Amino acid sequence: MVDLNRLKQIYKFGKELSLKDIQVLLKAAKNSSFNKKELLINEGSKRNDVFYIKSGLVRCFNINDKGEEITLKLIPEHQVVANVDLILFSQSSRFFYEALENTEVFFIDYDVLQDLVSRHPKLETNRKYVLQRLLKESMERVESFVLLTPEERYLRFVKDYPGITNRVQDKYIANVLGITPVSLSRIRKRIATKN
Amino acid sequence: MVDLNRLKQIYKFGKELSLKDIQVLLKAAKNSSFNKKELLINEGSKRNDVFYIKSGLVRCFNINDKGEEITLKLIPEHQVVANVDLILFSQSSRFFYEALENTEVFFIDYDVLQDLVSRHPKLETNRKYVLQRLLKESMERVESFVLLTPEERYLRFVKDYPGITNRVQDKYIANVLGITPVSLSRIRKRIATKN
DNA sequence: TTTATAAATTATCTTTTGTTAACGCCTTTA
DNA sequence: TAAAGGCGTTAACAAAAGATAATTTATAAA
Repeated sequence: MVDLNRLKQIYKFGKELSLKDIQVLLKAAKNSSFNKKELLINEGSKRNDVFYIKSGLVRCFNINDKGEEITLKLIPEHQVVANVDLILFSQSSRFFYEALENTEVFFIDYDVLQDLVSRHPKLETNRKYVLQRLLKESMERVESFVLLTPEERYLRFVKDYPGITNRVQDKYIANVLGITPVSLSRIRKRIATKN
Repeated sequence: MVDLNRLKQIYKFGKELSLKDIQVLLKAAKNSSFNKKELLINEGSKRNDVFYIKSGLVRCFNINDKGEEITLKLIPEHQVVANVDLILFSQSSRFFYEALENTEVFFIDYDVLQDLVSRHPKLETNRKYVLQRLLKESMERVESFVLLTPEERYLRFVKDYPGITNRVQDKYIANVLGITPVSLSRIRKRIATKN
């Protein structure tokens, strides 16, 4: 039923979890996979599931006034995808969550997860861990906008997400950095000519 | 000892807290005040206290390579100031936290708070509330950098922080928006001439 | 493999921002 | 009260970024 490989896969979720706690989680979680270009969560969705990405890559985007897709976030394997608008703000999703690669996930309904956590206190530690990781990531991104130039921001991004440039289109990365694809292209050239 | 006024003051901390829970918090918390320009937390500090701002205003800043102060965040009354580097990342503070106005606070050691929370489950709800509010604020700031122009970002800022322009120097606001004070001045002029 | 489509680069031009410095205004300090 | 310092605005110039379109390169479809 629950083999060791799956346990190892989920293990990066939180380091303090015992095998028993992981089994409790896994028992309640469902497996699923999304093909490239498939949506995990649609705009306007009230889908309440929390996804753990076993493998693959998801992008979070919305569509602006001009009808352009703007990518806000790239979420690779071993991270969590959730409808934050619903879970944190009690509103339907303002964003699309799309698989950029074939993506394998565990998922579990947030209310079920809440209940699980309340009955298994050890899971609370893990919940805190996930929340804190989200907070850390978000705060560091704010810092990068305030303290760094776009060029420095790009260099930090490729350092923080090694190999991401080979997996994701530049235009998505440009969006995440808050600049245009054309500008990113120029920045890359500037960096290249420095060396 | 604990009068109603103080309870009302702290009440905005979390809406689900009962009077009893608040009293538990207040009993463990200490009162303090900081004069304008005084530091709540110094760079390099391992101070472990969580401050609740009863009244006043705090700015979080650091000093860049060129020796310039860069303001990352402004924190007004009814919000929480804490050494996030220590609490979330177990490192000494990379930032200064300075009172911009005479500032009244409650504060409580984070470890003591942790212990309190573990012994008073209702407080856990509040803890979650504070964390989620930090996360929401941080994520919305990221969004504003990705989706908005500096001008739009400024307009949203003054909307989200009503009256802030009368309390804080423009150069701090410029930093928070990720632009220079000169650029902010031009943006303000541009907005003014539109109307 | 060829064709069609999309993405990245490059070019051109416009707009905005950064940088530095000067000026006037206001507040603080001596 | 006078002097000093800081702040916001403005100006002038340089650098970077946005917008748009053309070109090349890469990818996907037929």
